[in-house]
Amino acid sequence: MSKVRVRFAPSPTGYLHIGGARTALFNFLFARRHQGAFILRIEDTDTVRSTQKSVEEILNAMRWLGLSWDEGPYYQSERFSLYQEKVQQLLREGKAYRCYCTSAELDQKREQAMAEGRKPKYDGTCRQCGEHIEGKPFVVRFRSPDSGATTFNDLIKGPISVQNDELDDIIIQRTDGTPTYNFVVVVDDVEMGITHVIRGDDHVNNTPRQILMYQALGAPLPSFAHVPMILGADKTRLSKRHGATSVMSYEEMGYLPEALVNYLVRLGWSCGDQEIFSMEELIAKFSLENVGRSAGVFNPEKLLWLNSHYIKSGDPQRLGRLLQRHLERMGLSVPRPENLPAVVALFRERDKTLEEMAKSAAFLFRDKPEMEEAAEKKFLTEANRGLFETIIHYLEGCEPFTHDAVEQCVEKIMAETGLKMGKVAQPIRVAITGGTVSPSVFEILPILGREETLKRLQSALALLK
RNA sequence: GUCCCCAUCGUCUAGCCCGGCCUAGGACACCGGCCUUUCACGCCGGCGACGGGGGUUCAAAUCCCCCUGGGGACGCCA
Repeated sequence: MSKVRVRFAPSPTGYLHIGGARTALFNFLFARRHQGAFILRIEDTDTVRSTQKSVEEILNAMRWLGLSWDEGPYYQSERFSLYQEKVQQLLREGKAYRCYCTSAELDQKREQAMAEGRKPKYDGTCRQCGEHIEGKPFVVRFRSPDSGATTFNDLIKGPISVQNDELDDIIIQRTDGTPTYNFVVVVDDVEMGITHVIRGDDHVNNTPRQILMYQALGAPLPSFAHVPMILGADKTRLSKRHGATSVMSYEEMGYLPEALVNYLVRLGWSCGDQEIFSMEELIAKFSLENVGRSAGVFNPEKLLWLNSHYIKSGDPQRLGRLLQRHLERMGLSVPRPENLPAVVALFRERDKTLEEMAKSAAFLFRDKPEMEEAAEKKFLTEANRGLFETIIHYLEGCEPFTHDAVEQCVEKIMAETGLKMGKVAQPIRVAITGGTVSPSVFEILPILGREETLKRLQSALALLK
């Protein structure tokens, strides 16, 4: 059996989005699963809309997700001579022809056909006129058969068949001499020895005409696998209207790449009842047979759940480094990064994203807590003055300043004041964090240190009303 | 409009290919309880689906047909 070769072929007209990422992921997993090659090809034949910046962004997102490629990136814009050669070949063999219709004429015909309820397909005006009109601009069209049917067996959807008379004589070379997508994709897939074309559902309709071109080129057919679309909550194609669609925006929002990968792979693929997969497991278990046939709705809640799972179970050292980035993006400095794993340990059970964690932990990195008005009003009251003085008194003598020692201290305060835990802990929490929500005070006080703790309690004393 | 594809809880899905084990399983979300120094986590329980109609069969979520619904494609974009 020949070696599996698959490719991901994004067009660099924007960032890598969720749908593209899943297609890339499926290709990657399929390649790894079969010890094949994963090839990256940049489809930039549209020289007007393609940008190098988009290429960089896409590569970055791929790296972030851990989708490493074995070959490329190849740029189609650097292969124009190859395509032109192939166009000439088809022209010579009569499998393609020059078309002198202008785009204005075509637009008009298309519109009219639609209005009359006909399929808006090219009417074949230039099909027969074989002569070369000197000086007049032309496009090159692929001559597709007007009878018979083209059938292929999609690895995901099963047999798909289209009548050839449904197929247009599509343009394969523009007036300016540049080739178009449906042609270059075939030339390159042939040239690069692609064995399996795994791509989005939206290409199903292109497949029959591409098959015709494989045949015209005398090339063997690859297998095709069309993965279903990803929809938004309203069941229309996922777009910005449904929220963030850029892969890297999830990084910014504090998501872990393994969470996105895990989410994306389960959107459309399954392995019994299993929900959590490491990349290694995915490589071992992924198969196209278990990819579903119907479109799926992107569910941010489930992604969030997976993210919280990976935050809870991830390596604190690594999470600490990532947390640092988010803290710094908030404008906070981290003087002692070596404490970050301990900070992660404090918050990993309660925060679902690194962004949330950075916000929750921010009080540790500020000079003084940002007071929430409601919390201040409720707990920093004149009536609590005595309590705060007692707290300060005991904490000053708390030695060492550890979880257990602080806990013992608080117990003494409870005994002396006759207050319950909640009545003692909440005022401390507000004074220290500025809010009513945080990890255990026994945990946060030692992290903050005695000096800073007392400083904040003293400041609170000054705020009592 | 034409063509292609799809159809199990609100959502992702298992089961469907090789009909009976399905009074349809899991997960997210939601609701209730427990735990508790706040908020979470966690644990326990609950709600909740085979789109409709015809067949085939002793038996259909599973096979066939129609309808309906949804998505996609119809570019000198990819």
